[in-house]
Amino acid sequence: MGRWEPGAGDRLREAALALYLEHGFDQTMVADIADRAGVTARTFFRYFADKREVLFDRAAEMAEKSLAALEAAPATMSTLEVVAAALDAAADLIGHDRELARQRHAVIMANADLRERELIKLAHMSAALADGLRQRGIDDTEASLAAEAGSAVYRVAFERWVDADADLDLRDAIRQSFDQLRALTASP
Amino acid sequence: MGRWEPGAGDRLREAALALYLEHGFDQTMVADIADRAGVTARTFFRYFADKREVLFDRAAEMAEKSLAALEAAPATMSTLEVVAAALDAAADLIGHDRELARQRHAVIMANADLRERELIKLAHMSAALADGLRQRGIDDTEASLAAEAGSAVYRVAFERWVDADADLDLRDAIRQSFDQLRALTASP
DNA sequence: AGCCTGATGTCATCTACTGACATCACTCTA
DNA sequence: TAGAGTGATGTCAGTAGATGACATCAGGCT
Repeated sequence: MGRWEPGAGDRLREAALALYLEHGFDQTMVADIADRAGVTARTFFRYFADKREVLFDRAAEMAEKSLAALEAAPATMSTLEVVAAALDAAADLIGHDRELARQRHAVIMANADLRERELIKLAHMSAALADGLRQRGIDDTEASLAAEAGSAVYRVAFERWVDADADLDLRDAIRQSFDQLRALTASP
Repeated sequence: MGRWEPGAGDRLREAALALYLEHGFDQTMVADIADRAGVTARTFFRYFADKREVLFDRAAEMAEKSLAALEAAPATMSTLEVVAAALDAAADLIGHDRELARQRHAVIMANADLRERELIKLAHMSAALADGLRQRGIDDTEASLAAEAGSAVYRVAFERWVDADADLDLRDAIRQSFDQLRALTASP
């Protein structure tokens, strides 16, 4: 056994979510989170770049997984199908625990600064997917548009999924939103 | 003549952009901006909610104008045409001064916090447009998707416009991106 | 002349965040 | 096995963004 309990990062993540849920993001101080996790505020900032990032550092993993899925997609797929495959991979990561997703989403939606951070994470993923598409030889603007459209589809689908009363599969929600986008853009 | 020079807000906006350009956002302190504008830092925060907002408070105007255009669009237009009309109105506001747009864009792209703020402003506009579409009786998810797709089109078109070597009309760039999105979603 | 108002300044304070340095259980090596 | 090295953490001091409370004062109103 080490000098300190291991897993400080996880403890900080859990403590932060709980406190943000209970008292709100603004009312929670970094020192509170650190106390609850049994470390000091200085340690918090060694694990997370800022007070918001504690809710988002797992997003990098999601971006990697979906990029990997994009790169693994067969060359015969259309651009949009490739993007859909990438989003499916992302959905697999979070689609299993809707309660956690709901809590996290509630916290984020309740605070403008957190919404900002969420948006830039999605934008980052979108940019990564666009790069991946370009690697496949897809035209520059088309790659950006496809990735951005995919990001929009994901946002809308996620919102619908997390707010849904009944059970709904995130992948299904994404697929439905894709179809709806196709229908939308089909009529001039 | 009053006790103070009028137009403190405009002076602060100009001073901030100039200093952010010259030294970068992080290296610029609010006190510097205030000094240059001939006021104190406290006054800065009376005009702008935070250090970033000084670059973005005009965005509300853009959202209003484009929403107005959306509401004024004839009922015969398709959903996507309505969104395109709204974006045209937004483009009219900033499409005339590409040099200013370029400077502002350079400053924003150089800093992650500013990119975040930009994204939430666009998200706000997108949400407003989606609401406007719902008022027209358009289905909930379809409204969100159309607005998000429009936002994506705008982002991509703006980027292309602001980086373009030759003269390019922002409205044209938007229209081209819309066409490209249609082509993209036409193939399954 | 005296009062009111609104924009600004001044001051105190909080809190996020950072750099520099100290500490100490654990590990590796001579 | 003693001693050096390592890495995660604590401690402390400091910067800067942001906010509340109160003071100031030119210009307008009565």
